[in-house]
Amino acid sequence: MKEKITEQSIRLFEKKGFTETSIQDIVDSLGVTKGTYYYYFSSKEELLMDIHIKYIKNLVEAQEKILHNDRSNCKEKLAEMVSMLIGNIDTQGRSAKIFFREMKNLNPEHLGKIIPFRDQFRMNIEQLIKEGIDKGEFKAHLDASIIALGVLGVTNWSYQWFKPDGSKSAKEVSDIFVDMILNGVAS
Amino acid sequence: MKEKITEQSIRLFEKKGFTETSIQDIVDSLGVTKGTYYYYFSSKEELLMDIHIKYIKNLVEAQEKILHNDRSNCKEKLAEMVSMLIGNIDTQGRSAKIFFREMKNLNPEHLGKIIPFRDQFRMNIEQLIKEGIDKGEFKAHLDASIIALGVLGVTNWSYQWFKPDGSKSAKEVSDIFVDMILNGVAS
Amino acid sequence: MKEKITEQSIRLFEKKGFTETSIQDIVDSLGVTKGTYYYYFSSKEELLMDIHIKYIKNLVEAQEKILHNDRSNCKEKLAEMVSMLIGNIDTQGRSAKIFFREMKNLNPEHLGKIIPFRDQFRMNIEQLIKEGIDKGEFKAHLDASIIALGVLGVTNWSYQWFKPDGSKSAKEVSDIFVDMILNGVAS
Amino acid sequence: MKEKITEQSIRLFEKKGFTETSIQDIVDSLGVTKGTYYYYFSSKEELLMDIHIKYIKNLVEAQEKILHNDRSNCKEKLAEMVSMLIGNIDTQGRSAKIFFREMKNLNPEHLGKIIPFRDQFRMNIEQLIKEGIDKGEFKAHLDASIIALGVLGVTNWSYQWFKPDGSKSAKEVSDIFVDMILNGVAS
DNA sequence: GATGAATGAGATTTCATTCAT
DNA sequence: TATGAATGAAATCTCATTCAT
Repeated sequence: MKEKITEQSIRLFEKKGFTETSIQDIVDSLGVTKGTYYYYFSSKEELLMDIHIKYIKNLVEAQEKILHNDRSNCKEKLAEMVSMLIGNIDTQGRSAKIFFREMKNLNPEHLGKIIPFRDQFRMNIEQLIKEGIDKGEFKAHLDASIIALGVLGVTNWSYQWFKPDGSKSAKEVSDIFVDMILNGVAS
Repeated sequence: MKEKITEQSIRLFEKKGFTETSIQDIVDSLGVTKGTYYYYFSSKEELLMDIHIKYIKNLVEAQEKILHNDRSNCKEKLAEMVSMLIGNIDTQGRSAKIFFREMKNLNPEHLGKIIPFRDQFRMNIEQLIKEGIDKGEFKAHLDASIIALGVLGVTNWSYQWFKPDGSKSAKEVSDIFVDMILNGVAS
Repeated sequence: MKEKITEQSIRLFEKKGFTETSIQDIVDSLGVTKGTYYYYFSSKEELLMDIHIKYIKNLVEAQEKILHNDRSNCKEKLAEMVSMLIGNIDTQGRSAKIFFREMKNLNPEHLGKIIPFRDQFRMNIEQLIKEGIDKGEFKAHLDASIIALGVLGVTNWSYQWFKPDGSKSAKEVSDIFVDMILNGVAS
Repeated sequence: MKEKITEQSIRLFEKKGFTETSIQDIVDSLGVTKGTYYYYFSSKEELLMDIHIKYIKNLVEAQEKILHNDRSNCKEKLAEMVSMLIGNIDTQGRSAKIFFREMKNLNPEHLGKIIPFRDQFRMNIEQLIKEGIDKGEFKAHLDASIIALGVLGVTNWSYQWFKPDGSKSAKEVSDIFVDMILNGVAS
């Protein structure tokens, strides 16, 4: 039941937003009562926190799996990361939207548990870029921290528009983005 | 007074979010009463709509000024656009955050008036890229529509982290991004 | 309206208890809506606080009027005080019951504003007894602080049983108590 | 287990109040579940009733033991009664507070089983005073019923302030009160 | 004896909005 | 133009109680 509530909430939060979705909405859509909700969660925010934690932990985990693959060089790792993030939209798109959009609804204490993971994710990209520079795969003059934010912009923004059933597949989109990031658009 | 209400609301909406800011909060912070608010606005959403419209119209306008400058080539225009968007954060950062974050609070009718401008902005970038391809400034094989979304990702995402008083200036950041978009990071 | 809400609440709190009386009960009995209540009070506790403050301030004031009457000696002042407290039940009985019974529902911050007055009231009695001892009106060996608590017991307890329209008047009851306190029951 | 639930409830009811203590609080503090509670008690009020009944029966019993002691005269019996009531706070203070404070939470049916005992207790004091008057131990003109209520005031009120580990022992306090009641404070 | 999931009624509180003045 | 009293709908959360296991 807890699982069911979480899944349904993800669907509703993504569609209507966290603040605009009431506990009543959630339980009505499951055919249970508010009491049931509060049997499993002590507040509305706790549920939001659960969704956040699960999402970001998954993401960091997937990222670190890519980073620790010794057979890939830095370029390939960057490509895999972009690909993973875009591909993720299929399965985790809803959670991702909630993650980016509703984080402000967490109180400082809850936020404090999320932000380190988010920062870790960004720092991992930054680190990869620095490593690529050292190994001569990336240009020497790059500002790794800003570039990392640029890469994150490209991928995170796709959660706003990418539709898994649209005209382009996740693979096609991530190939285009990887090419842009690595080689640029100028001829 | 209408101007003052709008300005103050932008500040509050950005800090606390639209749903979390009450009309009471707004009027209290101005030392007036709710009656005053409803004399100038017919609803809470109308105010949000005003903010959206003003922001996106400004943006499209600034964009078209760049596009119609005959002395720049496509690369330069793209660079100017990125620069304009990042630079905008100084003066319009609050409105921008509200624009991206609170659009979901508009009802379909209101949304219908915003989306065409937003699409126009995106299509203008797409068009610029197509033009650059035709003129040989950009690579021939590019998918203009996806690339446009990539560029938008890089710039729009910066509203999440860019601080005008941080260690990098708007000019420095946009130079880095323009270089990344045009030339890529691979050596 | 604020006055009406307060008066009606005193009636209901006394009859059913603070926790058992809902805001709904209060506004229903006045034919208004909950919104109206929250226009005048920011919480349920604020109303309880209002009742407490008004009651205890009134009481201390009445007490100090008695104490500062130079024409009475200590015995007379003690008698007047007992009489005032019992007599008070006619007009303030409801508030008094609420004061003694519902104080635990105030949070520490609110309590902090009440307790000094309550202590002041007790200390004033204690002081009067000490003065009476010094002046030879009361026995020399008395423990003024315990005696003060005894006097308070006799009077405050009467709020539990005294009925203004019962077989004994307030004057008769207070005369009996004053006689008991001053002269005892032993022959 | 029933015993454990009762004891723990007494502790919680005294600290937080009956209405403010949930069944959940009770069972949590015992490490059991609500089902367990409802196996032993059919409702929340039944538990409160149990506490009331046990307390008042004990009290009347102790009182009647004093009354039936043929070796004491009325003055001594009155003194013993005051002493018993104050001394009781050590062991029964919690139950006493609950008895006086939470009686209003009993429904009429339950109340009907408590009030006769409470009245019996008061009538026993009244009776003792009448007897004392008849035997010439107490003043002839006394109003026995009001005096009984005065004595009850002195003793019952002490539940509000007496601390077994404070600067005065139960014996000292009751000696002072007995002296006040029998001989008065006037010199 | 005991568990724990579920209920349903009700509590406090918030807030956009209206309207007579 | 502006006020401020009032509304009413909805939100989050609590909790005594039930019941199948």
